[in-house]
Amino acid sequence: MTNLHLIAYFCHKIKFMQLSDQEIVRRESLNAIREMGIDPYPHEEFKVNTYSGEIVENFKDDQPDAFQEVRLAGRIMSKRGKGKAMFAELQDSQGRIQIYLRRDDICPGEDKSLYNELIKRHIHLGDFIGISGFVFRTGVGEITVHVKSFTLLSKTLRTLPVVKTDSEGKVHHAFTDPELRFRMRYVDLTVNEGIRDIFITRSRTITAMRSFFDQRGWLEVETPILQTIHGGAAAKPFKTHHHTLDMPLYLRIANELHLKRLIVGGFDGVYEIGKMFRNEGMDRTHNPEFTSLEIYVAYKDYHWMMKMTENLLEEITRKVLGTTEVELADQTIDFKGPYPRISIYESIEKYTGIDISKMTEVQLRELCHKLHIGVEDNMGRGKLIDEIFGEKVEKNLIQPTFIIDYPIEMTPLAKKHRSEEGLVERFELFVNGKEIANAYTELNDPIDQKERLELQLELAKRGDEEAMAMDEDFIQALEYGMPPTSGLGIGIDRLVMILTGKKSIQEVLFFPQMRAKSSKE
RNA sequence: GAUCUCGUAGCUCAGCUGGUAGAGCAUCUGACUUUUAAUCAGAGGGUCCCGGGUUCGAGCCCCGGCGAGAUCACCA
Repeated sequence: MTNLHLIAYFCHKIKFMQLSDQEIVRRESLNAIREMGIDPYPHEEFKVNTYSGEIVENFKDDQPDAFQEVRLAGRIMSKRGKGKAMFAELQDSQGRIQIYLRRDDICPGEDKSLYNELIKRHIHLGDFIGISGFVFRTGVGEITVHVKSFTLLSKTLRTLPVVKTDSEGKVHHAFTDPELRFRMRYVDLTVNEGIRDIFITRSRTITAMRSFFDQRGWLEVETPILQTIHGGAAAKPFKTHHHTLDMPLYLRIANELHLKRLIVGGFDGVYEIGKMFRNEGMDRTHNPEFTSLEIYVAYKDYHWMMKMTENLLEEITRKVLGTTEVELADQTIDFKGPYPRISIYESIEKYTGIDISKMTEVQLRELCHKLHIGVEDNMGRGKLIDEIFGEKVEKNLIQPTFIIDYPIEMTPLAKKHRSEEGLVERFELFVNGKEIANAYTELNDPIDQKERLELQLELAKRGDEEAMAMDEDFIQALEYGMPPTSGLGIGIDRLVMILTGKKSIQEVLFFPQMRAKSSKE
């Protein structure tokens, strides 16, 4: 074929593939690079000996010798050509550093094609390169790597958004479309500053949590995600089907009942950090799959668990943020314990002036109408109290606050209060107006447990879709005997939202749930 | 699930009572060996989310759909 034929064929092909002009340019460069005898996707290891952040942090003008032979790898994020020399920015896992490429240093001989052709023409923003050279400071004060040798490590075929930051730190042309950011998180992570840090904070939070528990001798465990009975919480499950067994299975909405079975089996403390799945609405605090921590410790009660929770959060914030104080947009939250403990009745009285502790279901329903709180007929006493709490109290709980001693109706897995009739030993921890933890003195009386779950079946009959299911095997486990135990659950995503100051759960999930791609893609 | 707002070049966005689409960055060509939102001169690039309708004519108006965000409902 002649060149013309090749071009015609190529044009036809790219039209068919609907490539943008910039994608065509990159594919042409890819071919040109191969024709130069350079592999655009080389196999061999490229050894680095430092990172951008280390150089920027440690370079001293009076001791340039320490950085005479640096080797770095990363993406080209900007190019400022100046004819026979060029400034560019290299981005690696630690950040960005300016590099300086001078034609006659990179091509000392007669053949200048490596600079003129490869670097000037065929290296594009986003390409992965490896460099070696020495560090210096330019006339305008920028710490820069003067490149002596240059290796293409991987060619990119698509154009990254170009985000620029000016001398005042103002960001221009940020990649902001949330749909594109979340569908193409790899691009978001590459071009938007600070996204990596959210996930580093997330990872460190989980690490801190794990080491806190491990130090105390509690065992990290894994329990089934595919369950035959979706127990342990009030929520709609995802349903699936196992072909070989020909039976329905549910993705777990909670792992509580399995973890308690392990306490029955003799472990003193077990915990699991993992995904839960709830087939419910999505908004900026709910994703269909989310991560929870659940921990159960034998021979403890919820008073002990409150202290443990304070210690845990204090340690996490110290390790992850270096302080117990978290700066949010409009306030500072201090995780240093102890946190106030207020009963749910007291909290409602505090914010409404009304004592509801002795009210009947009928009286509570009337009160809800008076307070303009929407209620439904199938709501029981506990649910009504929860509605009032959610409407009038929750948003006021900014600093970490334990709300304790909930009405029995809504909490079928918690032990009855040791002294207060009609209540259970439960606490929830509220921070910045949101619940982030939930804990009980666990119900270990099998007969009481069975009655409480039967009550849930009654609620289900009344039309409560989310009433808890009966789990006979769990009851049987309790009949074999469970030691007094306290359990705690923490919503990891929401905790990370607070620690990173993010208002949307999508921001703290690498890949938040999205609908199937739009035709835009 | 409901309501509101949005969807235009690779990215961020303009687009007039409805008259066959623009800017900045990016890309391409050229100049420039310490620049930095590099600069200067020129050029190319579009399924205006999809499908109907109204109209001589639709990016714009109407209907339906898809996707996203916000608010509400449900929930953690």
